[in-house]
Amino acid sequence: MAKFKLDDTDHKILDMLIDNTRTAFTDIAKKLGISAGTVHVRVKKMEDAGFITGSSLKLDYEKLGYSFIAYIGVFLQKTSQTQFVMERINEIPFVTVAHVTTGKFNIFCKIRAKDTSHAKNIIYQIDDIEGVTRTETMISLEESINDKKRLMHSIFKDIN
Amino acid sequence: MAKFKLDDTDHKILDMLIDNTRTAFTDIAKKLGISAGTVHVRVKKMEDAGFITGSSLKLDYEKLGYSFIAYIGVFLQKTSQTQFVMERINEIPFVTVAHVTTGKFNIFCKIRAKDTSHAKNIIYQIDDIEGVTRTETMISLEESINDKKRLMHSIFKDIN
DNA sequence: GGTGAAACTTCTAATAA
DNA sequence: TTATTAGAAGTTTCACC
Repeated sequence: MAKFKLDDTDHKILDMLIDNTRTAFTDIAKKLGISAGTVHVRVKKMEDAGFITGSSLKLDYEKLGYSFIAYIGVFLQKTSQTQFVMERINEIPFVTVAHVTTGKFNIFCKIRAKDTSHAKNIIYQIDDIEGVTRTETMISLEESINDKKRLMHSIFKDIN
Repeated sequence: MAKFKLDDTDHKILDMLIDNTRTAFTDIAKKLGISAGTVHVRVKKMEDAGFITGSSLKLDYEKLGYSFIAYIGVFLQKTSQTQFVMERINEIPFVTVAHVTTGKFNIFCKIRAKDTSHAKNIIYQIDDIEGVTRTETMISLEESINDKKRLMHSIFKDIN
């Protein structure tokens, strides 16, 4: 696949779809002063290039009662156990992301839980994995997200 | 708004839309053996209840050349500066999430950058904020994401 | 590259069960 | 709560710039 460069029109299309993937191509076309067919072709090109990999819903987990977020730093006996432990961690429900990291911790993960007691349960499951010597928990008191739109803007400004 | 409980059909609809928000309601209807109108009504109800808050694209940032992920722990002179520093951090491009946390760090954030030199630049911007005494960087060598679908399944199993 | 229009598919809301 | 229906709206293709 040839290296494919996004232009300003692609960027504007992305901008609208990032906010709402169901934005009608006809609406996008109207706003950008191009035809709906063109929007369709450009979106398809971005999909084919693997740049857009799909779409997903934004869900309100707090409304479902899962408002507890924590980060868990994991220490291992030996670094050679990293892959094994990563696999075990990824099997634990409510772990949302896991990273192998440099620095203080060997592995670092994020969990989303109902409350402290639910979180405790998840942390114990991590502690119980063979090779884990101990964990360190950082509870999130407040989360602020710089949304995708802003990141895309930064990237786009950076590229051009 | 009355407390609204998702049933198994809602769950299956979510499941398909989480994978692809543009899945045709007629396809969902066919698969679940209900009518497209019903799918429409249920999705609308979940939106009205605030449970579905929107939709967004999945983008491949690595393809754009932004494959460097790191977590930055931030130490402050005084905890009373937390809000001020959080606001400054949120103004820095390429910071994707920031948390006020208990434990070792006062603030904890995630950045996405092109490479180490780009990351260094971002970290220096954080270091430069008034009130920040020092930062600690953990570079992600490998990321593994437990996708939304799995989290939803865990939540759904947990609720019912 | 892009357009515009035709052909096709999907959405949506009202009605009825 | 669900099904049916039909008009409105959106998507996709294609011949032609």
